[in-house]
Amino acid sequence: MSEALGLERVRLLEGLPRQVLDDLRLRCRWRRWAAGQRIIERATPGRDVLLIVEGTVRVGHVTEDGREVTYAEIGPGGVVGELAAIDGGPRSAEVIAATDCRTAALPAEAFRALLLRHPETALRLLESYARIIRLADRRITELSTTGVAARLARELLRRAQRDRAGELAVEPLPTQEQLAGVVGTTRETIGRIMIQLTRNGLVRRRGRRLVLLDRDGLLHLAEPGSEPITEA
Amino acid sequence: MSEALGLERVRLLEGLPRQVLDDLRLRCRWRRWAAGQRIIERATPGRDVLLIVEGTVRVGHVTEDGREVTYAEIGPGGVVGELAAIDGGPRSAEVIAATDCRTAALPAEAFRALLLRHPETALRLLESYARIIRLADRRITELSTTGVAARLARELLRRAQRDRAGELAVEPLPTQEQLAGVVGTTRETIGRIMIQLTRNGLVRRRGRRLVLLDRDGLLHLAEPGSEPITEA
DNA sequence: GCGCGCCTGTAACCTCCGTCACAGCTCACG
DNA sequence: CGTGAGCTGTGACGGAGGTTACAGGCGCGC
Repeated sequence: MSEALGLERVRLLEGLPRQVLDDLRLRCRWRRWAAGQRIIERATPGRDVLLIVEGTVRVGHVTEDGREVTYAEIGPGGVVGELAAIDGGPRSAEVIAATDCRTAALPAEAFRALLLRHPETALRLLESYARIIRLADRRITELSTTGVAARLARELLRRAQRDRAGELAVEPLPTQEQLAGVVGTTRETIGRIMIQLTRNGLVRRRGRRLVLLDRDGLLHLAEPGSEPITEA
Repeated sequence: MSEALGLERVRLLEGLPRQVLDDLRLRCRWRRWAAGQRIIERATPGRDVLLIVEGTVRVGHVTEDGREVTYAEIGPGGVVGELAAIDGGPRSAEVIAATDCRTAALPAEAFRALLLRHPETALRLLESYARIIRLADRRITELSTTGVAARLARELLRRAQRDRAGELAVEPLPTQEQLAGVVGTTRETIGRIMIQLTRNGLVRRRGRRLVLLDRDGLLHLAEPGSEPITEA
């Protein structure tokens, strides 16, 4: 069974002895999901921890009036749904498959037992939480103190990677709607700003690939108190 | 030494055997702080974990252009500064004494050793992080989808407690500036909304005590998509 | 190769809220 | 019981960005 190999990819479980992994495997329920499927529904009582073996999921929240907010995107090797397992609370966010996914569901009790029996794993989890909390705090600060243009510029810089041609690019470029969810604004506003960035020669779009032409310009935009974008 | 009694108050350490506490005590550096003093400075290399034995601190961030954002207020029995101890990163927030405080500083290594040796304590910490992450996510959602009035109404409802007279009140009422830091806006805007709330009979202020007269009205305001505040 | 859905561009409008600039309070402390 | 520092009230003003409403494009599937 090829599935048996999946758990090795989960970063949280790295370093655990083989036999512990084997034991966990027995307790998991495996499942596949198609892109777009809802994996976890908010305000629901489930407690399972989901280990993401293949694919990427989006963790977020849809408000009553239909606006979507994205908290995080989690790729293969990641874990979602542990909050409920840890504190026994209800699901506080939605988890949606961003691509086709394969997951292993571990019951809360098994997860807690694992943490108690293997403190190094608990510490790993604490480390990842430290990162999450830092990111969340930064995002709160950005939302309360900077404008949309600065937030978008930062998000693009964060996602950009240098490719072998030496270009700094975001690829695949999320849709404007998705960026809006991450940056905390509307699709239209993202669109408007993208156009300004393009006109001013800061970026260039080719299909689902966005090249950042002027890193310094974007960095400048990202600073609080920087000038609003000028007309082309 | 009365200080020796302090650590018992720290919630994270509850349940640890006496001798472990005694050992921790030996490793701590005790200190007092006056209200307003800066206890931890952002972007600084310190790694100590601070156990708050007396007083309350405010965790937040001051942006380059001088705006203040408050992430959390932590009272006696709480812990701050553990992020850096856990992941070795720099201080990501400022910690300021909101009142006179007494703290015990525990070196990062001792803290990590504690977590490894006492997994129940690590799990407690994970539980508190679960709560923090949930709160942060909610705040991100609120900041990106609701207006200031709704955010303030929620904040007031969260802080309110029923007193023996049966009144729902926030006491002591933070200054408008502090509320602005928590809610993500400016002092003036808080002031204006407070006046509207008062005029419309939703709240009444007496010095540093704010009585919430109309809980349902505030709840309604707190909903996204609710009407803006009407003129009196 | 032809549609049909999902994306993206564009425009007009209007409101919330940040900014700046003071005046008036209040209360703690000398 | 005065006095000043830190709070709070208020007003004018402008701009960022949310809203609504389409038109056009692009790519995927049939």
